[in-house]
Amino acid sequence: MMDFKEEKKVFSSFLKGRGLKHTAQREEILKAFLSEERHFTAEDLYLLLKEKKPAIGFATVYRTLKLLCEANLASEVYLEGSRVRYEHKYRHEMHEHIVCVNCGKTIELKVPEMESLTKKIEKKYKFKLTEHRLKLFGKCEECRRDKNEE
Amino acid sequence: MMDFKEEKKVFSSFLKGRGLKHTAQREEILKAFLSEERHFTAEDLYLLLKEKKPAIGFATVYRTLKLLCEANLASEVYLEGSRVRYEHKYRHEMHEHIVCVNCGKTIELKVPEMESLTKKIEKKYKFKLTEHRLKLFGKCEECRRDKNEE
DNA sequence: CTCTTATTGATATTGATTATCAATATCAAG
DNA sequence: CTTGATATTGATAATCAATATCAATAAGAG
Ligand SMILES: [Mn+2]
Ligand SMILES: [Mn+2]
Ligand SMILES: [Zn+2]
Ligand SMILES: [Zn+2]
Repeated sequence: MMDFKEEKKVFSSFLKGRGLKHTAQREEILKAFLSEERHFTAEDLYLLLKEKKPAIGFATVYRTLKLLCEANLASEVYLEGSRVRYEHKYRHEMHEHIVCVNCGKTIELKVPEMESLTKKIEKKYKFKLTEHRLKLFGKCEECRRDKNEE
Repeated sequence: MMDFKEEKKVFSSFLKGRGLKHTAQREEILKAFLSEERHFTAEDLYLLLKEKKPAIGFATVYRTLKLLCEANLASEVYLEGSRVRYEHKYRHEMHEHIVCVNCGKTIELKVPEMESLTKKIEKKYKFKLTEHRLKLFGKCEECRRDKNEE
């Protein structure tokens, strides 16, 4: 089990910088967040935390995930379904997602071409771009094999 | 004012093919949909239609927009905010969107490089891709000029 | 330790969309 | 043109995720 020293420090300074308090709940939520590698929802995290001794409120999970995003430790990600998911941001490289429309499997991928592409677009459309989201949909290898479809 | 003969025919055959009925409401909603060029929400369309004589129910607008999507006349688009928007699909080319994070302006853009890029990704990640969505965020020219920021 | 202020968590509320259902309209068949 | 089976409508209730409210509690500066 990792100790997440750096991330804890980032969060602490973030809280201090904003005049916010360091609480047991925030600590627990941060640890649970960092220990979970998937793209999970607030509810997923809430259910994980519920098993611990002092159950943490749902609202607090939502609130804290929002703080983690502001602290640049987490980012929201919109994949399947209608609920927001979260992923690690600190020390994680930019990436895109492919979602299998059949089994829901989501994989992360680097698309090095995106950088030059967004540069080109900036110039052509006179926008100063700050962010982009590329999401790809299709069928993964296994799902195609299983169904003998192509 | 255009007559949208082709689109009406597409919708008619779609309805017939599914054993659905041709109603005055569906006709009105189709016309309103086709006359509106922006990326609008179900509510936008509902408000437009409300001004007409027999006010059409909100639920019917939602239901019919869903049908228009299934008929390939419309497609859903997720831009600003939490509500789904709709755009024309029939006889409209594939395109991406840039959203100005300052003024909300949304522009459509062709990105010809996307095709070869997705082909490459297909091969590398062994997915059979069927769709992609690229959304870009930044500041438009006017907004940067106004604020003397860069 | 004390006091101000932030935080928590139960719960109510919101906002968007979908489901329900009785009344009504459509349309194929006669 | 009727008829009758079936689809549609629209008012409204329900759902779902997320946020706001608020009284009780905890943090932490001084
Ligand atoms: Mn990811
Ligand atoms: Mn568009
Ligand atoms: Zn799959
Ligand atoms: Zn702008």
